[in-house]
Amino acid sequence: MIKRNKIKNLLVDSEYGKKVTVMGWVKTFRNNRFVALSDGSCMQNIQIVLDYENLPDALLKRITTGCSISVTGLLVQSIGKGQNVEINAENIEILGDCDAEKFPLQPKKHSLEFLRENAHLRFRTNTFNAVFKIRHVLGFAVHDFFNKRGFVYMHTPIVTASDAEGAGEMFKVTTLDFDNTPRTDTGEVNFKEDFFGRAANLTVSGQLEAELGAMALGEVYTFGPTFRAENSNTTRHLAEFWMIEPEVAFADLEDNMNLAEDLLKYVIQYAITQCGDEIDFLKNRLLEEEKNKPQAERSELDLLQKLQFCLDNNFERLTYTEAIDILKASKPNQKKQFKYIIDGWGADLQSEHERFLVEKHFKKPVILTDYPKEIKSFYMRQNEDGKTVRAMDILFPGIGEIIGGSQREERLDILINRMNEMNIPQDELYWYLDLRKFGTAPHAGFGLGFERLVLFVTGMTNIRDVIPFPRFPKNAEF
RNA sequence: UCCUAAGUAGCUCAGCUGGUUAGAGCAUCUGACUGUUAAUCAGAGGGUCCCUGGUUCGAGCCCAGGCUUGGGAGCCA
Repeated sequence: MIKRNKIKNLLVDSEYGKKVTVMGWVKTFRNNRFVALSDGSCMQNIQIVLDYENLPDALLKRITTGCSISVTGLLVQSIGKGQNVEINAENIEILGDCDAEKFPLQPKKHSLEFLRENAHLRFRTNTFNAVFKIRHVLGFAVHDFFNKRGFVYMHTPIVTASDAEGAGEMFKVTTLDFDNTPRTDTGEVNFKEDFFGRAANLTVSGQLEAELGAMALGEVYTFGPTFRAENSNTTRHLAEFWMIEPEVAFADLEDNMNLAEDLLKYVIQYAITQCGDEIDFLKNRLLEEEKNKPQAERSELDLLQKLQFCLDNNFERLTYTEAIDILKASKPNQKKQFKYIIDGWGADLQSEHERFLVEKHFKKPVILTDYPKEIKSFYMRQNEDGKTVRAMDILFPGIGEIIGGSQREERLDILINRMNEMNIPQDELYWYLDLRKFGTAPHAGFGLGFERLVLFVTGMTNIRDVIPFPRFPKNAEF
């Protein structure tokens, strides 16, 4: 194929008069003369100018919104307003026709719901071009951050046999014939005859395996798909999502918080630097959308200001107990405006409480630590008070919990006690306990929901719009 | 899973108290125009009113059940 010029480069090229070739998809075709062409290399289109009087009608008719073309012509300074350069076409080839009557996308604004139903085509829109470019850059920044710090990227298994992590409902993995399932003498499904010789699931977390890596390599992280079979229907849950889970040996909760805050700030800064156009586009999109809202509901900061604010301020760090005191004394609690009134210590915080702390009280990201052990996982390190564990949740405005983590319990006897109390079977996790028998050490880690990060940075509001092909209850299309 | 709102043309939506042949803008098609920026002007075509029952002389509209979607909650990252 002929070498093509990328539109991104041509738009800033001032070598007028040179012959160039571009290939892309037609966004609009105006006036029988002007084609707005996109090749995905940037958000902007390049304008192609056709000498329509000397082109066959049959060819012009085939230039429709969505079709793909190859154009060779001269790069020139534009006569019209709105763009600096354009291409005077000398030769046009239709690479792929696009029936205008059937193509769902029109040169107009579409609802996100409609585009979600057409997820195979939504990449063609400006909004999703921006979202998925930012997603890419954030993913790259995560690797860059950890690599610079000497972390080892560890691939933890996607298929796991341990059902003991308690992180949520799991998807079963099996090759058994549903119409003829092998049974044991007592009538239960006999997984001994299944592919792995035991019941297997898709992973809900790579943490336990990452701990194994950290206790030898020192600092590791995972970045992979994670599956939760919960019937959750919200704007911040997916059945299949990507999670980043660093695990660090010889680290306590303080180190863990520092690492998490550094990571978030690094990748947000990276996105601002690398995706200025994309963030700018999404910022304006949000401003446009907010014009329809009453003044009181509009954001105080635009998208870029919000991200910058996050970089410029330290995250507010406080304990669960301190948060409860603030909430107890808060106006919405006193006036009974909360759906769940805070009247004592020990209850889990509801979304409305987290939102109050982040969006009303502190007005910045918050790290809550030292939760009651009853509402947290078995592997979190117990404090001396016997009541709380060294957990941390990082709460972001509009997102809620973006990171959940803890210092891990490295003391074998205390860990076993806790597992007994919570009915966690020890035999299945013998390998996890072995870590505490053979050279145990303090260590800590956390899980960062990648899509929630992308939500925050793009300013999108539904998590289904920041992953190319969302998986959620009743939907596995594409 | 719970609460709540919605489902009408390709898209976004209107449709009165239940009453003739279900409308608009955009898109599409045809023609005109041709340096446009979501081009403009004129005309045309386009409907399983989400599905299944029910009430009624008559249902897009009322009732019951179901499906799907949006928003909120729970669960969580």
